[in-house]
Amino acid sequence: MRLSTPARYDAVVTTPAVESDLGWALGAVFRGYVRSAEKVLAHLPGGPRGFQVLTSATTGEPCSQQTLARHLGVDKTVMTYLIDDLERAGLVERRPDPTDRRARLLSATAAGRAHLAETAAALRRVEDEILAPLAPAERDLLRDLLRKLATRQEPGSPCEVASPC
Amino acid sequence: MRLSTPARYDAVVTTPAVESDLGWALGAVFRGYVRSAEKVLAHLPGGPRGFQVLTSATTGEPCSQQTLARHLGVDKTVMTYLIDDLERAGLVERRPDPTDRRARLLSATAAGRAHLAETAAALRRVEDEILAPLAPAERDLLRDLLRKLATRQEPGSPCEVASPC
DNA sequence: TATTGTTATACTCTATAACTATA
DNA sequence: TATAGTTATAGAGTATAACAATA
Repeated sequence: MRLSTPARYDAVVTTPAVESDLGWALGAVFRGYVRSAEKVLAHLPGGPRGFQVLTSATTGEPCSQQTLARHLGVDKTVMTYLIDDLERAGLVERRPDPTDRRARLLSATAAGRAHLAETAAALRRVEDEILAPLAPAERDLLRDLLRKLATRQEPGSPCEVASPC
Repeated sequence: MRLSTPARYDAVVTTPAVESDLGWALGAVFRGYVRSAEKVLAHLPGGPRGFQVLTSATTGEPCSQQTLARHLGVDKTVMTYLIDDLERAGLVERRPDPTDRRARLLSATAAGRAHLAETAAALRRVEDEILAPLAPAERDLLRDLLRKLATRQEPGSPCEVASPC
């Protein structure tokens, strides 16, 4: 009679439901975000990550593909394809790095910046939809907490990671 | 002279850095989680999602594969493969649903519950590592906020989604 | 010798379609 | 007719390896 009850006890007491698993919650929210974002980013090559590349190419100093790849968490070969598509669409351009002729600096074109301004506004609305179940103060809090963790996972801004660019 | 300055102005003022993009932060944290979790879950078929299936199979009432698939955000065909592997490892078992002979109810074996108890503890430590940059109160807050959003994305517990099981 | 970027290739993951058995 | 589950197949996405140019 001690064979079944400890197992039941164990199942009830020490094993929490999947809802308390951080991985489940992160995955569910992330999937929901991607699903909603892709509607808005349908016409931007690369979807959410194309958007992130375009944002990085517009903001701050131009930086190398490799540095950007590390910051966005993609392989350098994936970054090549991603930029190929964005460049074909006339949204970004590769320029030789004057200080290192192996590297290429990425920068947004005027068309790219215009496109970004539009999609950024639309995406911000999508983000608000995703965060709708939270109170306004909670939304800002969640953004801050995630950003704090993300910058720890992917330290530094694009150009602080490796070399200044 | 109005050709270049408005663009610069636009770039600086209206386009925020990628760090303020919710998608970037979510992606970075999620990737960091998966990377860390996979070390702990190396010997569990299916990795993080195998863990979630095993957790669901242990917690609460047994539920159908389809219901569980929806709750975990995977395709029903993927769920088949996932359960195949877990069943081969002797961690879960499929039982016919007495009320619907098409469906199969998933439940964990004793070995599965034992395995879950170990990995759950290890995974909880991984979660704490991921959340290390945050203060204790912030960690609980982030968990709550993400869970709140996740349950909105994937409404209900496994057995509340479609039919009671 | 190490690194940036590219290309080709292979691999993994996921979704689609077709099917069986039930409802 | 619609649904649960399975299987086979195709597709997308990703990583690996080899290479040229440069440091």
